[in-house]
Amino acid sequence: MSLRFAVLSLLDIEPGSGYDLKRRFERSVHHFWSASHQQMYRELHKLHGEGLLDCVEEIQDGRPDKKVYSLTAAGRGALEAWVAKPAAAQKIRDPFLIQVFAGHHLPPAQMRAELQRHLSEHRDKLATYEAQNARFYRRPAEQQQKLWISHQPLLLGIETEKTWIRWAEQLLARLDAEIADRDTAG
Amino acid sequence: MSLRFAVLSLLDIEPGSGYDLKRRFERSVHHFWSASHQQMYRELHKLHGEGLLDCVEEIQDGRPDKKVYSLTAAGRGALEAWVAKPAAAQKIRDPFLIQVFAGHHLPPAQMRAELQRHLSEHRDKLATYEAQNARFYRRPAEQQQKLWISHQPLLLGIETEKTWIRWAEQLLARLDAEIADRDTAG
DNA sequence: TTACACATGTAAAAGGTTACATGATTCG
DNA sequence: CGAATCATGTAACCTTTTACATGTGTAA
Repeated sequence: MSLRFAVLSLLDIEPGSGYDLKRRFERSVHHFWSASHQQMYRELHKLHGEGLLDCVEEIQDGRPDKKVYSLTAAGRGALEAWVAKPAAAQKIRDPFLIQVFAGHHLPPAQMRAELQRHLSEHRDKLATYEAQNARFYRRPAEQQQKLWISHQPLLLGIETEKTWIRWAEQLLARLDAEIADRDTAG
Repeated sequence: MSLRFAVLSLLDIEPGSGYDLKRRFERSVHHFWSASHQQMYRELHKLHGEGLLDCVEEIQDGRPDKKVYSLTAAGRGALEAWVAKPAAAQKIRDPFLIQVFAGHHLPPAQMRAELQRHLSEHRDKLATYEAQNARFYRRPAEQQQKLWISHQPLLLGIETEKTWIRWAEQLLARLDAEIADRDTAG
């Protein structure tokens, strides 16, 4: 149910094709929603079928033609109605944390390596989000004012990544102590 | 794929029925995984069918009988093999943040009410996690030492909730300023 | 006597992932 | 010459949610 409103929200800001949308998901809303291109295309067809989107075929040269979708009045209505309704809480499902939970089955050195890998991914993520944030603050003041609330999820994304990184760094230190202990004991 | 290993991890600590498992998910791993009872029963049947779980019917009086599942040697092997493999990164999908992202469609006062509702849910969650954390530190020292790594996801859960609450409080303050501005201007 | 906790399931629908399929252009 | 980007799609599969279904014991 939520995917369609993520799509409508993005097309409400600016019309685009399935391909555009997929990239915009990755670039701008990836910290709170993700979807594959197949999901986009399916959702766009459905929304178009229900009269919530208009579709204009745009001929490009040097590139494949694309279908540019934009909200109809009904689409805007549906989005506004949805925004006013209470949203469900996030459901967290993190495979890596299951792994940590069952971590006693793994030698500390191997656990450490896995953690290190995830840590560097999270650092990359944080850097991406901070670049996005910087881009926002380079926009004209009136745009910043107009879009301030849309910008809030990114701020949460940044803080969440920082929290993750702090947690992982502490865990890493503890694993190192564990490994050192083993070496001394063995 | 991950649900089955969450189930195996829990049954590895202590055998139990589908019903038990559902409650243990809610009580002990809810900060990184959730599943309904239907998912449990289906997964238990599958795991049993694949020879990864043993099943013993336990007759109870005053209560319906229950099927108690425990890991077989193959089950333990599968869990160990899985733990050693790299885990996929978490995919975040938070409906409320879509709502915030499209928040300009909503009057600030209404946005504020929604945020307040989510905020109090997150405060409850944090209280639950902190109670769980306190319970952990009341266990005997040897158990704390043995289970320390399984306890780490909870620490992340606590920090993540605190981060969320801080973010929401700042947003709340900003919305209040916005509402005050409107009142003064109107 | 009503509601909640215990206990286990089936079935259908919705949502999401993975693999396959095509074909042009651009960059190294 | 090979890889990446642009652009759209089908099909099969897996996972998750929601609704339905049943029945006992206990506490307010």
